[in-house]
Parts: sequence; C-alpha cells; structure tokens
Amino acid sequence: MSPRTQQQFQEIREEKKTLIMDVALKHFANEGYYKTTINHIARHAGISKGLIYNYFESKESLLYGIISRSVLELYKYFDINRDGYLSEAEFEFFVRRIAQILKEKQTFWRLFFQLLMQNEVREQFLKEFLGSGSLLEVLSEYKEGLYVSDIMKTFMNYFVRKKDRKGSLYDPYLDLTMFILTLKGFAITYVYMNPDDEYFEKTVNNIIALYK
Amino acid sequence: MSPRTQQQFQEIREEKKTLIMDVALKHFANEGYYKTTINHIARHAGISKGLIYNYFESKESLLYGIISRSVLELYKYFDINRDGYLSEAEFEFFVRRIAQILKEKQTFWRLFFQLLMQNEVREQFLKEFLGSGSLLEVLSEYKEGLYVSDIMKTFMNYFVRKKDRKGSLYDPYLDLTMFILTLKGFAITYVYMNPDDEYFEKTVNNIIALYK
Amino acid sequence: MSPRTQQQFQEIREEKKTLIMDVALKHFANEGYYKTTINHIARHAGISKGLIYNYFESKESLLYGIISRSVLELYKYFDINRDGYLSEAEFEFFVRRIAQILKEKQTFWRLFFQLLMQNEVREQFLKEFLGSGSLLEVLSEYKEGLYVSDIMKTFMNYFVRKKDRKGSLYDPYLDLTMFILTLKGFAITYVYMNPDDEYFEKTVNNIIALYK
Amino acid sequence: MSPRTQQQFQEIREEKKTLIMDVALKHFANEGYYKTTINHIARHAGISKGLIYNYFESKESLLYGIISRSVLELYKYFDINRDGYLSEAEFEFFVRRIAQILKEKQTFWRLFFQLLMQNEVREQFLKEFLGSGSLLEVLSEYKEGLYVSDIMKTFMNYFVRKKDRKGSLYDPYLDLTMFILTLKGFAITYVYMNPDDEYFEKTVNNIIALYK
DNA sequence: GATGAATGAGTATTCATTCAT
DNA sequence: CATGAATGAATACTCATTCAT
Repeated sequence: MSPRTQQQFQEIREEKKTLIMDVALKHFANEGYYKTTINHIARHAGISKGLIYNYFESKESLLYGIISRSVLELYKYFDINRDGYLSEAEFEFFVRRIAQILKEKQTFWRLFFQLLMQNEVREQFLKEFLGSGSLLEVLSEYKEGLYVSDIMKTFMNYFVRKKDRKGSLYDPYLDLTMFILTLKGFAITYVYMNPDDEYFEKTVNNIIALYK
Repeated sequence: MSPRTQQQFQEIREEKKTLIMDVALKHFANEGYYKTTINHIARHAGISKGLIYNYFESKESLLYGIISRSVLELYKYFDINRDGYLSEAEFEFFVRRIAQILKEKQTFWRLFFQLLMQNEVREQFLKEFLGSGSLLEVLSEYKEGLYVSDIMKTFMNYFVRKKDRKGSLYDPYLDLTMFILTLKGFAITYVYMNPDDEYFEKTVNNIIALYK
Repeated sequence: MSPRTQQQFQEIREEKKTLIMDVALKHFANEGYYKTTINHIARHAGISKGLIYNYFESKESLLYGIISRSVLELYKYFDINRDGYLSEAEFEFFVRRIAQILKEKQTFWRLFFQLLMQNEVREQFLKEFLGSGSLLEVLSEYKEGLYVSDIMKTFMNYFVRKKDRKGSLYDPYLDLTMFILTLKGFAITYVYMNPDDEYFEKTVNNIIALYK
Repeated sequence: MSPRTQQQFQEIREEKKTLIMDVALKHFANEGYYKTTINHIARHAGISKGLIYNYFESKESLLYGIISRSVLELYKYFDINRDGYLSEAEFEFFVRRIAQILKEKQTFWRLFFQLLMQNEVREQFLKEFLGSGSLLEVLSEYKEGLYVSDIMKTFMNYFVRKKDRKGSLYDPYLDLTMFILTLKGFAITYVYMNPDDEYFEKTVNNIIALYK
C-alpha cells in the first residue's frame, strides 16, 4: 500500500523506455519510419498510444532517442585509440569489430542506412550524430573537408604509413577510399542477409587481407 | 487549326507523362517518397493534381512507372551479351558503364537505394524488377537461391574462368561476392557525392584492376 | 510522534485545497481555463496530478470550487443590508467597496469575466452562482425577469427614491441601468490594468458623483 | 463539360470561405473558441473537415481570418475623420454608429470580448489588430503610452476642447476615461442581450447626453 | 485533356482521469 | 495521504484520391 519510491519509478521509466525503443526500432527498420505508425508501435509493445508520449515528445524524438542510444553504445563497444596510431593488429581488430557489431545490431544498421539514403534526413542526421568522430562516420560519408574527424585522421595516418611498404606509386588516399567504400558495401550487403552465411566471415577475412 | 492527329495526341501524352515522372523522380529522390506529396509534384510540374491521375493510377504506380522507365533505359544502355560469356575487355567495359550510368542517372540511383533500404518495399520491389536479370540485381542483392539470374550466371562464369589464371586456392564465389560488394560500396558512396570528384575515376580503375 | 488528530488532518486538507485553488486560479485567469492543464497546475503547486483528484472530482469541479470560494468570500466581505434600504452613504460605501474588492481579487475577476464572456458557460454559471443575490449579479447581467434578486431590488429602491430629488422626468430604471453598465465598464477596464493607476480613484469618485 | 474558369474557381473559393467563417464565428462566439471543434464547424457548414484546411491553414488562422474580415468591415463602415477634429454632431454620430454596429455584428463582438478577456490571447491580439487606430481600440484598452492612436488623439482633442465650456475644474482626461469605460460597459451589457430592448436606445441617448 | 474543390480515412498528439503501489 | 505510470477518447491536421465542370 505504500507508494512507490523514486527509484522504483525510475526503474519503471527505464524499462518502458527501453521496451518502446526496442519495438520501435524493429518496426522502423523493417517497415520504414514513415510507414510505422505510433499506433502500430503501441499495439506491438502492448501499451497505449498515450504512454509513448509520456516518454517521448514526438515520433521524431523517439527516432532520435533510438539513434542516440545506439550511438552511445557504439562508443562504449568500440573506442579506437585516440593517439592517432593504428597498428596492423589494431586495424584487423577494427574490421572484425565492425563485422561483429553489424551482426549484433543488424536491426539498428538497417535503420541507419535507411535514414542515410534520405537526402533530407541525411544532412541533419549526419550533423547531429557524427560530430564527435565515430564508426558511423566511416560507414556514412566523409564529406566535410579532408577527413577531419579523429577516426579518419587515424586511418589516413595508417594508410600513409603503408606507403613505406608499398612503394612510391602507392596512393594512400585512394587505398583509404577503396577500403571505406568496400566496408560500406560489406555493411550494406549483410545488413539484409543472414549473418551466419558462411561467406560473411570469408568476406571479412578478404577485406582484411586486401587492406591490412 | 486542323484537329490533332492520333499521333500528336500520343506525343502530348508522352511528353506530359515524362514531365510528371521527371519532376516526381527529383522530389522522390531528394525529399523521399513519403514526404513528397502529389500536390507538391503537381505544383512543381506546373499542372494540376488531377492530371497526374489521368496518367497514373496512384502515387505508387507513379513510383513504379519511374522505376520501370529507368530499368528499361538501363537495358537499352546496357545489355550484356546473353551467351553467358564475358571477356576481360567486356568485364572492364561493364564496370566503366556502370560508373557512367551512375553519373548520368544519379537521381534515379538515389531513389533506388532509398527504396532498397526499406525492408518491406524491398521485397516486393526486388521481385517486381529484378526477375529478368539486370544491372539492378548486381547493385541490390542476389538472395534468391544461387545466382539464378542470367547476369549473375554470366559473372559467375567469368570468375570461375579466372580460376585458371589464379590457381586452385582461388575461390571464385568469394571473389564475385567481393566484387559485387565493392561495386555496391562504390555506388552508394558516389550517389550522394559530386561525381566529378577526381577519385571517382581513380576508384573505378582500381576496382577494375582488382577484379578483372 | 503522536498521531495527528482529526482536526489536524482537516487543517492539512484545507491547506492543500487552498494551495491547489490558488495556483489553479492564477493559471486559469492568466492562461485561460482550457489552456491550463491539470499537469501544469500540479507542477506549479509542487504536488502530483493524482492529489488534485483527491480533493476535487474533476477539472470542472476545481473551477467551481474556486468560484464558490470567492463568492463566499464576497458575501463575507460585502453584505449589503437586507432590509432593502440603501442610504446615500451606504451607496457610496458600496461603490468604494466594489473598487477595493476589484483591486484585491483582481485575478479572480479576470477569471470571472473570462467565463462570463462564453455564452455556454455563462448560462450555467449564472444560474449556479447568482441565484442568491450578490455583487456578481451587478457585474454580470440581470436578465432574469425584472431585478428579482434582493440586491437588485435594493438598488432599484434606491434609484426610485432618487426620483424625489431629481424630479418627475427622471427615469430611475434608466439611471440604474446606466449605473450598472458604468460599474461593469469600470471593472472590465481595471481588471487588466495596474490598479494603482491614479485614475482608478478618480474614476471611482466620478462614478459616485454621477449616480449617488 | 468544359472546365471551370479561373473566375468560377475564385467565386467558389470566396463563397466557401465566407460560409466557413460565418459558421465558425457563430460557434466560436457562442460555445467558445476552445470548445468548438473543427469537426463541429464542418458538420454545421455541411462540408468535410478537410475542406476547411483547404481554405485555412489551421484553426487559429481561421480565427484570425474571421477577425481580420470583421476589422476590415469596421474600417469600411466606420471611418472617423482623420483631421483630428470631432464636432459635437460627429461625436454623437460616432456613438450612435457604435451602437448600431454592436447590434448588427453582435456575434462578432461576443467573440471579440471573449478573446479580450483571455490574458494570453489578449496581448497578441491587441498588437495584431489595434495598431492602426480603430473602434476596437476604444472598446479594448488604451494601454500603450498616452492614447497614441489617431482615434484616441481625436477623442482627447474633443474632450480637451470641452474644457472651454465646462470650466477650469474640468479634467478632460478623466472625462475621456469615463466615456470610454461607459461605452465598454454598454457594449458588454448589450452584447449578450436582445438589442431590441427598449433601454438600448435610451442608454445610447443617455451616454450621448452625458459626454457630448 | 485539365482543373482544383471536395472527401474521408488515417495520423500524430493531447489531456483529463484512473489506479496500483 | 501521495505518486506518477497508464489509459483512451478526443482533436487538429494531412493527403491520396475522386469527380463535377
């Protein structure tokens, strides 16, 4: 009979928020943001329409919430060393890590690429979430100037160093471009496929072999 | 003052249809299919809402019309020989052709990838347009069984033949996968960039060098 | 540590009720009844939404509570003698009293006039609160028949008696109408102005001079 | 079978806009702006919800449309001479005119006072519609400095001139304040009453007698 | 063929009210 | 007594589509 404590309320809030975001992500990713109605999300989450608005200001802010959450998780999962130096081993680790995250968060990546393909959303989206240097940058675009972000500088540095091994004809910028473009192709290919496909691993190995 | 002939009518019809599709494509690609209203299209095409329905049954069929038209054009532009044999020269030509089409039809490709990223649309879309073998298949997915389409068979054949040159450790299926995945990454990278970028050509050459 | 007595509980209840009504009045008056949400009131009162429903059955009954309270206060503040006789001194006192109450309860009067201006609310409102004769009647309307309420009879009586002084051409009903109408104009003018305006007092004196 | 001309469309638009505004005004004035739903208006106008949005951007802009229209009409009906001079005859004419407009546009005035009584609306409303000097200013407030508007200056001038007749003790500013306040009381009294009331005319005459 | 007024089903959003704790 | 999560009916607004002219 005693009222719920502040903490209990907090827990309920967190759980419900998570539930809503999980369900929404699934449907946004599969049916598309516009085709997914708030009603639909509520029904599949087993809650009322109104409750969603208790936790999120609008459909759009729900979308932002989902992305923010995933971006934060990405940072935790995946923090490249910021000294700007990437060893070959680290390079390989990086690629494998991306592949792994792609598997684990396949649904999020579907949403990510979906938004990325919409010109209008794209602009705002990139500005909002790619400011601080991240894996997302690698998989989206790197338009702003010349690889300004930390992660891009780190990679550039890595490919420049390869020049010593590869000879003077080697164009590190081209190799970087090719690497990122290949990574993107890889991501987009497997984001809609069963990642247990035997060629998933083979492809990863091949990319590493090509650009290490 | 003489009444228009049947053919003149036909021409007017075709012109109007083209106008509508051009305007619609531009807005679908840039603002997104859902965010683009029929009203918007009509206003920008300088015609009335009703007229659009004179030429297209629905918004969706307008979308289909646009895609069909482009697919048809693709066939004209780009018809790989159907004997299933692809020489090295033809392979190179094929890649350069894709790059060129990407440049010329950049807007269409933006729409294409946008739709491809939406799971639900994707299914129906692929079934509708990829049945008869085409470049689209290469840039989308090749889920249905094992490369059933003609074009895919042709490519598979090409990469299998490479085995003679590359030795028995060479996995033609992996190479094909890598090639297509790279092509996809290339397409997605440049679909939103200025194609006059100097690295556009360099990248094309590199892809050819890697997979020829 | 001793359990609270019945009376203490009662006092707490009264305090909370007062708090809620005070906050609600302020917001109803300033932002309008419809634009003011229960949530808003709760937040500004530093309590929970639910608690409001512990004290008031509904938003509407909260409104009624506020008005009832003010009406009761008005009676306390301001009880015209019921013998139906109003001396000139009493008349003057009455007008000054109204001006004073207008100053002190400015917020309530804002709410009062707001409700009065809504035809639908108006009907019900007037029936509910003006039945027993009150200052409110003077400042709202006096439609029901011919001045049936006590206070109106008293005033009518006052103006009729003035006829002796003013001569036979004098129309006491017209003078009463003018007096009340002027009072209303006065109220509505100052309900939104700073009542420390120097013309506030001057106007009061003028009204008294005109209708005493 | 020939399509409608541009002018026919224009006429339809005007008619429908008028219809919608008429119906909306009636309900806004009687049931209140917030209690009146778009659905309600549509049903009573015998049209669909959607059509209202074909003519007005939002519920609020419908309200603004209604007010603008009436304000424009007021200007046409009622244009005080701008030379700043008001003869006694013109003064009388002015008061009678107001009374007449009050009768003719009773519904509008109900809406007007309703909005005026809502603090929040009030501010924006006054700024929007009272800037250029008008009857509305007289019946609302005259807060901005010292009667800056033309119409107010004209009146001030009128009352100042009265000083010659009334003697040096006469306070023209007080008299103006009283006049306007009385006018307001008059308006508010009759805006909800049957204007055929015999005292309507008598009151008008009395106001003229008092302040001419 | 061409127009744009008209429709209505659908969508996001709000908010008074309830109720388990 | 007190809390705020939860509900759902109601509301403003959108937009593809129809159709009379």
